[in-house]
Amino acid sequence: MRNTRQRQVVLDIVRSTNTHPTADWVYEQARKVIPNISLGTVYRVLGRLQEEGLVMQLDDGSRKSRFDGHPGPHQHIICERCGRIADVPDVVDQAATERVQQMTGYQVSAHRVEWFGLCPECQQGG
Amino acid sequence: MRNTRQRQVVLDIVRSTNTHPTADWVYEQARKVIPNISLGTVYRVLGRLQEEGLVMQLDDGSRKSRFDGHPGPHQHIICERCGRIADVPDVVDQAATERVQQMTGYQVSAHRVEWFGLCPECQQGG
DNA sequence: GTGAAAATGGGAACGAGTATCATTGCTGTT
DNA sequence: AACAGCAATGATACTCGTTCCCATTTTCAC
Ligand SMILES: [Mn+2]
Ligand SMILES: [Mn+2]
Ligand SMILES: [Zn+2]
Ligand SMILES: [Zn+2]
Repeated sequence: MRNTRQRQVVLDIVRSTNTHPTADWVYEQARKVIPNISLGTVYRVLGRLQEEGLVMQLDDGSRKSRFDGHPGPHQHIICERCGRIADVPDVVDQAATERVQQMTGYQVSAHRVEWFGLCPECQQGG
Repeated sequence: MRNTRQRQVVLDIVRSTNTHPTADWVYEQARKVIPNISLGTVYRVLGRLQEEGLVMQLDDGSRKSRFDGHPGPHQHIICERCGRIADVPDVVDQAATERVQQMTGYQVSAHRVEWFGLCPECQQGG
């Protein structure tokens, strides 16, 4: 794994925000620093960062992936109106995991929780 | 909402299995009954059934949606090798929901849990 | 039956993401 | 510092699940 300028810029960007941005947003930001960086490179770098565990990839219910430069055991709540994503602590404990394992026979390696609702801002505007 | 042959066939198919099939699989099954049914119609009907709450739409991590003709409060565990999806009871309770609501300020309307792991069959084959 | 509105079929279009490949530029070695 | 090897990049073509379009068909309230 080589330490390229592109890799460093993408990592910095995805770590600089807590908005869980799309690949396209990361791309737009990256172009401000490296104007001719390609979208393919952004996807390639984000994919590699995810494999290395430096980035989480989220699904907000739309077709676009969203990325989180602050990995670690936490979950997400997504506003159904504006798409805003906030962090939420994990509510699934070891006992629940073992229960699921017992019941299904699956060997559980991970879980993911998404909450949906209205963010405070969107609750205001009828 | 009109009760068309296409709608009835798609609903029957998606209710006839517990494999959480893809739109394409539903389409192939439907063609056995209505040979010239179009894929667009299958998508349209599935989308409408979901709006009506008769069908759940799942995300298995791949690019394809999967559909569940047995909606209601339950969750899913997905095999990371073969993609098989099994049902799992919900481990998230009212207390957890209220805690999340308090902490984030979001008004929670739904949640989704996906477990990942190896199904019993895939644990066998090295 | 008749008419208005909704649904369909077929095919084109869309778009997020992936693949390809010639070129570039890290990095370890001399 | 030059070099060699090879991983990473930029540009662009491609994939394919899903959505859109519209002329035609079908449903259903009357
Ligand atoms: Mn997060
Ligand atoms: Mn299910
Ligand atoms: Zn919002
Ligand atoms: Zn399996």
